[in-house]
Amino acid sequence: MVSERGLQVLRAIVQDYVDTREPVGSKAIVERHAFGVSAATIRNDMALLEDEELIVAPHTSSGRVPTDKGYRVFVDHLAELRPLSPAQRAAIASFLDGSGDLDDVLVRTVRALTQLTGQVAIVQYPSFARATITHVELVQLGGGRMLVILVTDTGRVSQRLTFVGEDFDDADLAHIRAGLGTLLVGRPVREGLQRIAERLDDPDAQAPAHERATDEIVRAVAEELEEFRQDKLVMAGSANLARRESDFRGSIYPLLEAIEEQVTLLRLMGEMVADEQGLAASIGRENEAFGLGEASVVASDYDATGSLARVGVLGPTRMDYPTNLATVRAVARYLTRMLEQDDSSR
Amino acid sequence: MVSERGLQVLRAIVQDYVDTREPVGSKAIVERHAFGVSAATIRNDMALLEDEELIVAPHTSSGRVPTDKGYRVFVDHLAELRPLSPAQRAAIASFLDGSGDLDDVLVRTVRALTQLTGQVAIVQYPSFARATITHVELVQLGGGRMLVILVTDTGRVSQRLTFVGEDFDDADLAHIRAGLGTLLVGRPVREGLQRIAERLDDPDAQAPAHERATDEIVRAVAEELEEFRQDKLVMAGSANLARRESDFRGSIYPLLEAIEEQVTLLRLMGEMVADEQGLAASIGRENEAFGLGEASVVASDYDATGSLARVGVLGPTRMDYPTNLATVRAVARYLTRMLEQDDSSR
DNA sequence: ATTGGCACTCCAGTCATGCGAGTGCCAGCT
DNA sequence: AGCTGGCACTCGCATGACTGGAGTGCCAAT
Repeated sequence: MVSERGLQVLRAIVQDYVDTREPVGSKAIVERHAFGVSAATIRNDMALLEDEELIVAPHTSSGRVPTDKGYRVFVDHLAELRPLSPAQRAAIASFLDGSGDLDDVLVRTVRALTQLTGQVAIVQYPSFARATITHVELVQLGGGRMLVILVTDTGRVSQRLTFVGEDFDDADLAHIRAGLGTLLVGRPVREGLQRIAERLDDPDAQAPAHERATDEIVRAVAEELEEFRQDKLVMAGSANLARRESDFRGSIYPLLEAIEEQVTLLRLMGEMVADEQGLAASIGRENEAFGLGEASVVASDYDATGSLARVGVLGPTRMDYPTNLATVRAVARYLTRMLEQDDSSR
Repeated sequence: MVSERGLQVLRAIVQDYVDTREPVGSKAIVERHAFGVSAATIRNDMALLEDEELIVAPHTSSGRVPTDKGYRVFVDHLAELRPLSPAQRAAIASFLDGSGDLDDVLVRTVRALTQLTGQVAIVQYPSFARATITHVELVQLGGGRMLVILVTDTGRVSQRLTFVGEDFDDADLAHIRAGLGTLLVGRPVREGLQRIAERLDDPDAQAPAHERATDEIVRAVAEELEEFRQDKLVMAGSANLARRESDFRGSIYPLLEAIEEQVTLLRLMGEMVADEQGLAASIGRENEAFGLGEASVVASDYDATGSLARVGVLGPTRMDYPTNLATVRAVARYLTRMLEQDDSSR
């Protein structure tokens, strides 16, 4: 069984190893931390920690390095979030204040996070599946081209250009628009998709006069809604992986690929389990299923007007968890406040 | 003076070095290429090539490696574009066929290019500065929110949400819309920006009733046009840099940073000088001013309905220029055809 | 339970050595 | 004049032996 002091030794090892990136020995610990016991005592504790597979010695006779399990215990039981300095808080504010629409806010958020942590920053779009459609707008561009515009209550605006093959007169257009409006406005995206599907399947619903053209419009709306349903990520700071390359045993290729693919990271972010504070960490081998066995993700929930999403950082397993957890939480809170405020002012 | 055969030796060295990534010696050349002379003769030629600084020996007694200048001569005078295989042509077609709007076409283009070349693929958006504005649309979302939509003849649609503080009745809205229409429709983006600026400076032009609100709309239009003026890039395949990392002497950090920044690559792509075929290459140290002294860019012009832009790949100086040049050219031609066809069908 | 001491292990750096690839140069040949 | 074979020479690189140092595990003593 690992004693209380043993856990403190684990903490010291994690801290020093993250700091120095060198395996840490018993002597170094008594020098850097005031344990009040001798190196031999620390060695006994370390032997126990090694039995529990919380630390490991790379070579028979070298200092110890935390295992992934060791990091997990550290994060869950030993890490005290390091509060941000006033300068750091000011930095978040100056990055985010004065931003415009949702896209802009999220881009600024990842920039701030990557700047503060020196890691890759990731933010999930708020899930639009639960968002409500507030506007459907059709704009004719002439030559049979039609612009379909959807707006949700979360402030997302999306437009799609489609070729319907004919130009409508104002009355017909108003009629189609009204039809789509009753079908969709006030409905959540998910329900809207369902209704659209029914509409496409039901032969009676077709207005025979413009059958092909309206079908084309409905299809464009469906595609657009489908895109809403898919979650999206915004990222920044992938170059930081190259700076920290030596922290990854293998190549950073799979990491860059995951960043480019997005879908892997989306699943990973989605599956992480948050604690009661909304914070979550996924460490090293826990990510092996995603091909990211040498990386860690630290994330925090944030609240976009009722729809929960996550913001976090991706970096090497050997990262500064206390700082990153605190920074991610601070940014998430600021982001939540921004989005609330944004919403009430408009 | 370098003889004709000397140049062929240079070509052999470039080819073999790109192939094997090992310095190539005189013996290897006579073995792999049918020069019909002995190794000693090749050695004499190599000594001349070294005098001209076209090749260099990493160590006193090792094979030779092309210098950046050597690559330049190779690309300008010695490289014969390697024609694409039917399978490769089919791959381009299957990537690009069935694509939708401009964004979609460009995304598919970079995917195809990165797939075919294994490098980072880059495509410039067609310059919208010369594009003509065909539609200005205003959509009220209620709560004082207004959606401003601009459409150009190149098929780009852009929308922006702005808070105007009040809701207009239909007549007022139509009036404002008509005013913007006469100001902008049929004008190139550049000219539109100018007219907007004049409009904002001219105190007489303000409709006093809705002064603040219309100003807000005009300002949103101006911001949107400004964004049009800025060129943009679409990229894919940045993970490939990690795969080819050993080809870069230093870190790939500056490269990833340039990819994230975009602005550096935009300038670089813009400043490259194309030959009469629309092909351009910028090699190694020629890119030093951009912080990319160990990378090369190969690009080809393509024609987006009259507005010229570029598509290309970024990779290590030691890249397969004949293949990449040919692939970039093929993709550029296909892209040009797609955009033409697209335009006429709509 | 903690400690000092001690033997042991293993990494990392240094040096000497040998091998092989490749060059430069020269004398001779066509 | 150009090409060739031959030969001495230079390095890079891999190998192996040796050493110093850091760190451990264990044990007897406190």
